[in-house]
Amino acid sequence: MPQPLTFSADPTTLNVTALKKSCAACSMHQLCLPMGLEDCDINRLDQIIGKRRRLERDEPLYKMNEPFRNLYAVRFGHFKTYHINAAGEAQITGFQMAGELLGMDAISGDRHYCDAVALEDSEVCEIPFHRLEELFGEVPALLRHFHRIMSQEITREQNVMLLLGNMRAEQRFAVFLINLSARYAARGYSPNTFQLRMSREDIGNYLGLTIESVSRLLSRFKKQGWLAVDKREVTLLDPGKLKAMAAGTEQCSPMA
Amino acid sequence: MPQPLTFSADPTTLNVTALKKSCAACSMHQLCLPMGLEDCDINRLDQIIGKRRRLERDEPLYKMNEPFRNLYAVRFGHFKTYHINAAGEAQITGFQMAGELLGMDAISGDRHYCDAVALEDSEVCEIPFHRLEELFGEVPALLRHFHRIMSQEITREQNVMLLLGNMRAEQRFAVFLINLSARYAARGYSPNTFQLRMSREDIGNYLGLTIESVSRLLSRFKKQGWLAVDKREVTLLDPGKLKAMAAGTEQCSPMA
DNA sequence: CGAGTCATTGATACGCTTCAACGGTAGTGG
DNA sequence: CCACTACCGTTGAAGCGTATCAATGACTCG
Repeated sequence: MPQPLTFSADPTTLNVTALKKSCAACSMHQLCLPMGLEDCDINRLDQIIGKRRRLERDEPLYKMNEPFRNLYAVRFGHFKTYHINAAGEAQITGFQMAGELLGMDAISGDRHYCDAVALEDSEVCEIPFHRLEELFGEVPALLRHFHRIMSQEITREQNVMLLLGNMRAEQRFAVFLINLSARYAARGYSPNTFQLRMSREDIGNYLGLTIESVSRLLSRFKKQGWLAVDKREVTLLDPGKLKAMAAGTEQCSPMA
Repeated sequence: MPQPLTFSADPTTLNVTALKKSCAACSMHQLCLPMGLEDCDINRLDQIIGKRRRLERDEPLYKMNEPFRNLYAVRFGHFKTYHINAAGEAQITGFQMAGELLGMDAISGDRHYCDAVALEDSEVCEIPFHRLEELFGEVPALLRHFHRIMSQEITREQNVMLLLGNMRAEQRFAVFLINLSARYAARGYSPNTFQLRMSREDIGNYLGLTIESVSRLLSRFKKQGWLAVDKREVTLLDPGKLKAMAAGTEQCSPMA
């Protein structure tokens, strides 16, 4: 874990402070928790943010039923969150990328409610929740934004319910691609070419499909000329058609 | 709409105050927003709670895209929330009963994100959100509980994702029944006999099934002797089997 | 190079939907 | 009180979409 320690002040607080850096300097601060805060409030947030934590591919960030202490903001990399049911099958509930917050489902039960795993080498900021709660009383703008983030998580999940509840496979997959595209665009990356950080199996699991179905859908969209695939790199060649399919206004011949 | 106005004080504030009563006196206060608050804090909450509002069956509480002003706590009755997609099809995202909070998905966008409709004659408390936010700074216990409620909504939706993503029809329906049963039990009602407040169509929509499938499942469970149905009244005759099926450890012969 | 993982493609099976007909119940008006 | 109607729910038959099973190919890593 090569952490560049530029200076070390008080050795007793080294663990907590050495790896800490400023939210203001973070490239994600426009999307993340400090969004819209005044500089002085960002500084106050900085003071409670815990250490940064690096994770390798497949390394768990937290596991279900672990006591809840921190929220985590993704600095770079990607994560997946999933539940394991009684039968040992997993259901992926989300994929998280830079600037997004993990762990909010743990607040209600004081324990993590799902597993979170890094999909590639990644880094997160630890946000001690009890300190964040203290800060809420002093920085109303932070509290308001936190509520928005939680609410956004609720609407995101409602969209997934929509997807799983009444979309057919091709529409689900189009929604998935368009959603990724929009999120990369919001982060300044190309909306039309990106790497899938997750396996086909993960995609299928998330979308309520099998890996074979995902593979067939990719082939079908390829044949339609809507996208190109090279391993995990996807290029959207006709985003309009994909958006139309995501919206449900376009259909695709079962086997063209 | 017969609103029982027992007394009228200041005509200018009649709308807001006439129907207001105390949270402490509400039978739902152990489940609802004031849960766990000290008496003095409940009083402060009382002071910001808006008027109570009665709704008839099928009357909308709010519609998608309406500006967001209030959260709503169900006092009695039942509601459903649903999205309408581009093709005009609905997807029900939840059924709410007494003590549950509606509208949290509207916080992030300042507009309601779905429609909410009464399933029967019902009553809600209006909770002006901006006043609630003001109170958060003064009553930390209230804020903490609010976060738990939002987090609980997130976990609830994750459970629905699980249900829609990798359960078969019979398991979905068992989960649905057991969930209703538990919620009625928590409210002091019989866990084994209750009225379905929603139509078969609503159930099917929520579970990602057709009305015919729901009807067939009811018949199947009836034949197995696991429950009895009379119109919308359901009696769970073998809750153990249903729980096992909900957990995925029990299967049911396709046509027994 | 071999083992293992991940992805693709084809053939078949099955669960649920769709389509259709019918029955029951509630509401309405004569 | 009984038609009449509309809506909701049930049941059966057929079709479709996706899962399952199976084989093969492509790439990665030791």
